[in-house]
This record gives sequence, structure tokens and C-alpha cells, in this order.
Amino acid sequence: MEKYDPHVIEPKWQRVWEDAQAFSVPNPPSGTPRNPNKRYVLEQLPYPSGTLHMGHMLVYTLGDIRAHFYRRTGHEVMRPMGFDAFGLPAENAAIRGGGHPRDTVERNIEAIRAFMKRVGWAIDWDRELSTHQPDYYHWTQWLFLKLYEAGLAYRRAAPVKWCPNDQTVLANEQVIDGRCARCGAVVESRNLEQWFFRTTAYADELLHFEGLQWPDRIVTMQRNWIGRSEGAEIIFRIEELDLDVPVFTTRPDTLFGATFFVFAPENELVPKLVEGTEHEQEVLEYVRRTAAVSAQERMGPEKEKTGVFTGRYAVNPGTGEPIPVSVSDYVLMDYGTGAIGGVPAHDERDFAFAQRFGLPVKTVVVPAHGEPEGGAPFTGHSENEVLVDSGPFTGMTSTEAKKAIVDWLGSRHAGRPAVSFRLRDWGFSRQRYWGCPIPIIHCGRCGIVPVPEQDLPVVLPDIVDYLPKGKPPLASNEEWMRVTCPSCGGEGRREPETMDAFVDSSWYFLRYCDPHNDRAPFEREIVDYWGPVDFYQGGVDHATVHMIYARFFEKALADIGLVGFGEPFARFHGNGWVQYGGAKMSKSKGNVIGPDTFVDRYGADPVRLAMLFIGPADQDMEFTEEAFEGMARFVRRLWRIVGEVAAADPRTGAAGPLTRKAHETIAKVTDDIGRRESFNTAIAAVMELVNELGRDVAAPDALFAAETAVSLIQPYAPHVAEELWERLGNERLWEQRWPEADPAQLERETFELVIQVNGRVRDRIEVASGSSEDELVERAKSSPRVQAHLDGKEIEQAIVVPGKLVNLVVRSP
RNA sequence: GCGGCGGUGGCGAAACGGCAAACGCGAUGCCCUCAAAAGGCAUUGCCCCAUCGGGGCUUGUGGGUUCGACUCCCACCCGCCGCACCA
Repeated sequence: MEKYDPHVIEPKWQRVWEDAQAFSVPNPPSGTPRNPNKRYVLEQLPYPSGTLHMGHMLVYTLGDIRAHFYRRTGHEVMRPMGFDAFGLPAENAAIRGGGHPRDTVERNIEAIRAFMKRVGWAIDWDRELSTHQPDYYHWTQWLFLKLYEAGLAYRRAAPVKWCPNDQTVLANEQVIDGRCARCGAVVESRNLEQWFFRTTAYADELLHFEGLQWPDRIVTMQRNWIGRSEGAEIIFRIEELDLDVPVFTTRPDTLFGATFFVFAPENELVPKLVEGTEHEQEVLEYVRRTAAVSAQERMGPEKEKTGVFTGRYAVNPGTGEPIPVSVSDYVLMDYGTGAIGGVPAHDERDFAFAQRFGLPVKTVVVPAHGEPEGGAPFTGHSENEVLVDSGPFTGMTSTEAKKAIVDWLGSRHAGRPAVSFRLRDWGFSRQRYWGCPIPIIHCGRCGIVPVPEQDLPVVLPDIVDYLPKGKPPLASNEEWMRVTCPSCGGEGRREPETMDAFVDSSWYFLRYCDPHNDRAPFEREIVDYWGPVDFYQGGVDHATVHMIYARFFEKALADIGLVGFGEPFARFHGNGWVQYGGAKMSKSKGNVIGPDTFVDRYGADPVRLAMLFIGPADQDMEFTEEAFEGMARFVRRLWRIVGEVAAADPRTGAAGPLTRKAHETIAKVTDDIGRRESFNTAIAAVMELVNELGRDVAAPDALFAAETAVSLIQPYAPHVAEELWERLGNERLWEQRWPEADPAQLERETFELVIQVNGRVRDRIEVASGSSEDELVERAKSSPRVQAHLDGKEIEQAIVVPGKLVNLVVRSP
């Protein structure tokens, strides 16, 4: 038998699959009932801003294994692929390379597609899409209009995070530690008219994870992100101005300890507070200064508090006492109501502010028993703390007081229970060129006018100078900007902003179901047939932003009636980081080695196997050259041993030890890939079978063992499996039914009984499988080694685990 | 600070309350070879007695639950990740 040469067999089988349309799945005819055996296998689509890296190799191989496995276990599998081509990464890549973004992404897409074919991923290429193509973003625009009609997209002036380097607005989630998540520049604050999706309308619904098979950590991340807090809205009155100012608090029990009041600088009431007073200039100056100060400097609990007094006083609705009103940037405009009552005795930030400005600290909550530990502030608030100095509520526990005080305020129209969320509405305006145009026309007479559906898509014009420069690049394309108002026929101007690329990726999994539809984004019936996604695989870095936006879209579209289900991803699997060469690979470190290098050297199959064998797929992993060497060795070994089996004389086929091992392996691999999603241990099980087969290639049941090994490894290493399958005299392994373990073949006549004394293993003996519990205990007692440990002591109890062990419990000496 | 995940041989790891270290890497010895590459066979957690062989110990630390704990519970230490001036 000739040498194993992946560079010959891999292209060979890829051609066969392509000719046979092996992995295309057409949509069912209209009226087909939902197939409970459908499986929608999906991985997060790649950005074509460069080529694929080692992480992609893992993600798409994982999807590939599921696609093969479920196809062969009798499921109808849809496994599409596409490209997230719009957005900053692609545009920045084009700027670096000096070309047009379209040329850059289309070149990258071609290279990625070629690579995907070269590693043999079983993709339904008939469903391929790219978000930058007009036949895709046509429907992104259409869906935007639907959300706009439903009141879920709106425009308002808002302070935004602005990246001075990328010259664009950033979403909160694109800001990390006050820096741009992409380029690392320090982020600034600006006030701009912006487009928003009303994600907060679904804040409560987004907290429902029932029925989703997601890892706990992902659910927790989303919960944290949405950040639901229960508390109360309490009204503080500023008599002089006849103003009622609501604040949100989670600690209504501390109301009597509120000794000052603070507005966020951006709060629109602030100018009114100081208008025409001696404090006006100082306060407005402070507001200007804090707005200019970057988000970075403004954040962080270590930072010394700043602020200015407004000259006004508000009434604490608990005590009825006046308290001074200040403005400080430690109060955030976009959380709660943009104002707070300061309770220095029981909040660290309020305490720091009070210390800085010499404000009184009034303790109203103390431990029920004992002294408070450490100094102020004291932040305990359960049934173990009680109120002091709080009027009628003195003596109540903190827990009781929370309810009682809100009830009392309610009766005086000064407060009510309230819920606040950390989640903000999603600002999706981008002042960049390379994105989906927002289909809106601004008319001097009619205001904001949606582009009529029949005029979609609003095509992104090809402009030469697309570089960001503070205003949207499209705005300088006068010809494109000028447009007739569809409402009044007067002169209008197009919306020059483009959409955040996360909009594109919030619905791509729906378009895959019906990718060639030119009358609608998708037929509801077809989406309801395939959806929701059964297995979603991807990076945990998208666990919050992308996956919350996609859930928001799905819920909104379900409410509008465009889809019949409200959760896009029934199961999600986050994969770990892949490292190679001792450190996280990065372009700046120059230690990036693409997976193509290894595919060149070892072939696709060994690389695919190595990605999964190195460790559990959901954990971070570190690659070494040896990992690939080891897998190449295993594949060569498989090749040699199966070749030897094929070359041996015809066998009787009689069952022997290899038959049982093969059935055990079938059971293990099926469970590992299917139920447990433990992909590394499945490979180990096949290795064991191959090792055993290698010891006796001329056994009567060697052919069965060889076929089983080849069949079970096929989802991981489809090319070599197909080739060996053929050499064993068979055809078309990819559509071969997955083998099933025969329970009769798994039974043994005897088994090794483990004997413990007081839980410690003392002996192992071979016993008949049918033995009764009494027999097992008798055999255990009679073992000489066990006798030595019994040492004549009385046996109090004997635990029998049938088929496994006996534990003899004796009284300790 | 809050939340999550993890800590097992020289290394990647396995063990789904019941034999700790499967499978692989690396290492050592031998075989094949003129030689190498490739491959094969054997050994390989630690300690002790030892001739065959036998004995003991071991899953970050300390406690608990259990006949029995790598696994479940509590506390602590270390590492990684997420969130964080969110009232």
C-alpha cells in the first residue's frame, strides 16, 4: 500500500463531494410540517478582514463534526456559511492596505472560501451570503424600517462615546476601560443626533433563559450585562423652583440618611437650577469641563471626587429637611434618572464625596447585634441590620424598612417601587463609510421620512475617498445625498450614517434559511421550519454584545409577526482561546502562524483532529508543533493498520474480542459526540480501538473493527476516512448510517470485581457476570488480600455495586 | 469589590459519587537500517522493601457530607475571564 499522502486524497474527495452536492440541503416544499429531526448547525460567521486563524480552525471543525454526526444519525442538517463583511475591521484593513473596502473584503472572502474548501468543511455553499452585498443589506434596511414602524428604532440627541482615532461613535460595549475596543485610543464624550434601537423595551424578556441550553457562564454574563436592579424611585422636591426630581435607589431603607443631593453634569435640569444665580458660571464651567474630560479619567472608584455646589436645596422626603444640591460627574446620566440622593454613611462613593466637601454623615442603619466592623461607610442591609434615627421606621430591620418606606412614600405621592437596568438602548449610528446605509431621508418640511420599501435597497455608492474625518464620508457625496422627499416631493437629503455591523449579524441566521428570496428577507414558513439554531458555536467574546442584539432582533421580529419563535439560539457552545507558540498570537508580536501553514505540512485531517484532541473545546488551549506531529502519526498509523487489514486474506467475520471493543467504542464515541459534546475523548476512544486492532490485523473480526474505526473518525477526518472506507470495499461513507452499538455485544461473561475495605481498594478478582450480591460478597471475603486487611475484625456492612465493586465496612480498631 | 471558570504525572489531559492518571506528547532502552527519515516493541506518577514480587502514598490548602469524594457542600490560597463610580 502506498504512503499516506493527504495532498492527493484530500483534493480527490473534495471533488467527489462537490460533484455529488453532498452537503447541500434544499428547503422543503411549501406546507411541509416541521421536522423534529432537523438540526440547524451554525457557527459565528467570520469577518473577512483578513484570513482565518487557529481559532477559526477550531470553531468550524466543531461545527463540521456536528454536521457530519447529525447527518449520519438520521437528522436533516442545515449547515450554512457566510461573511460579516461590513464594519470597522474590514474598513480598517482596507485603509491599511490602501484599497477600497469592497476589493479588500471580496479578495479575503475568496481566500477564506478556498481555505474552507481545502480543509473539507461540509458546508452548504448554496446558502452562502455576505452582509455587504446589496441583495443582503436590502433586507437589513427593510428590517430596520419594520423596527422603525414598530417604534423600536428612533433618533435622539445623546452623549455618545467618540473614538478620536477611528472618528466614530462607539457603542458602550465597544469601550473597554475607557478605551476604544478596536484601536485602544482614549474615548471622548460628544453630543450627537443618533439612531437607537430600543433594546431596553425587551430588558425583562431578555432575562428569561428558560429552555435555552447555554453554559451558566454565558447566562451569567448576559444577566450582568442587562443588570436588573430592584429598588424605588423617590422624589426629592426643590421648593424654590417648584421642581420634583426623581431618583432611583436600591436602598430606600437609607432615605433618612440622605444628607445631600447630586445631579449628573449632563442632566438637562442643571442649567435651570443655576440660571441667573451667582453659581451659574462656576456650574456651567464644570459641566463643560467634565463633558470634555475623557471617559477614562472620569471612571474609577479610586479617583478623587469632584463637583460644585449649585446654591439650591432639595427636601429629603423622609426627614423633611433641606439638603444641599451639587453637580458631580460621579453621577451617571445614563443610569437611573441622572440624579441621586447622597447617603454617605452607607455608600462608598457618597462617602468619598462627603469627605471631600465636608458634608454631614448621618448613620441610619446599624448591625442588629454587635458593632459595625471597620469604619464608615457601613453597607450591610439585610434582616441582620436595623434602622436608627429614621422616624417611624426606627427599629425595623433593613429588609422590612425597604418595603415600609416605599409604601409610606407612595401614600404621599413621593415614591414608588421601581426597576432599573444597566442595559442601554443600542446606538447603531456609525459615521463611517463601510456599512449598511440607513434608509432614511431628512426633509425640511416632513422631517424624518423612511425610504419607501419599493425604493430599497439604498445602495452604498462607490466613493473613492471613504476615509473617516469627523463627519460621515457619505455626506460629502453631494450627488448621492440629494434626493426627492418621498412624502412631499420637495428636496430632501439622505441619512449619511451607516449601521453598526452588529445589525447585519443580528439576523444573518434567518437569511441562511431562505438566502435567495428577492421579495422578502425570508419566508416565515421556511424560517420556522429550520429555526431556531440548534447548535451555535463561537467565541465567548460575543456572549454579550452580538448575542444580546440577536436575541433582541428575534424577539422584536417575533412580536412584529415575521418569525414564529423568540429565541434565535437554542444551544450555545463557547469555545476557548487558541494559542500557539507560548503566547496569544497577535499581529503586533509577529507570532501569527496561520492554520494554512499546518495544513500544507500535515494535511487537513491531522490538523482538524489535533484542534480537538488537545483538550476540551470549551477551554483555552495551547498548541505546540508536537500536537500536530502526534496527530499526523496517528493518521499514518491508522492508514497502515487499515491497509494491512484490507490486504489480509478474507476473514470469517466471526465475533471475537475486537468485536466487543468495536461496539464499546461505538457506544463511547456516540455518547461523547452526541450527548456529552466531549470531542477529545471520542478521539482517544478510536485510538484505543486502532491500537487493539493493530495487535491482530488478521483476526476474524478485524475487518469489522477497521470499518468501525474509520466510520467513527469520519466526522473529524473525513478525507482519510473516505479513502480507507473505499479501500475496505465500501462506498460513500459520508452518507452511511452512523454505526449502532449492539447491547448484546457489550455484555461480558465475567468482569473484574473491585473489592474495597473501608473504601480503599484491596483486591480485584474476576467473577461471573451473573453472580448474585451474596455471591459477590462471599467471593470478596474469601480473597486472601482482603483477609489480610480484615484482620479478623467484624464486617458491619457490605455495599455492593452490581457489576462493579464490593465495599466491606469493618469497625475501626 | 461582585460574578464566572479553572488548579490532577515532566507536559496536554482522562475519570459523568465507585479501580486516579485512559488517550497522547516528551523521555529512556531495544529492534529495523550502511546510515538517516519513517516505523515497530518495551518502560515511564512518587516513595519504600525487594529475586520473582510486594507494600505504602498521591488530585492547590483546611474542614464537612457519604460505606465510598478528583467529583457534592463550606472556608481559604493561586491563576484566567467577565462586569464595575450602575446609586
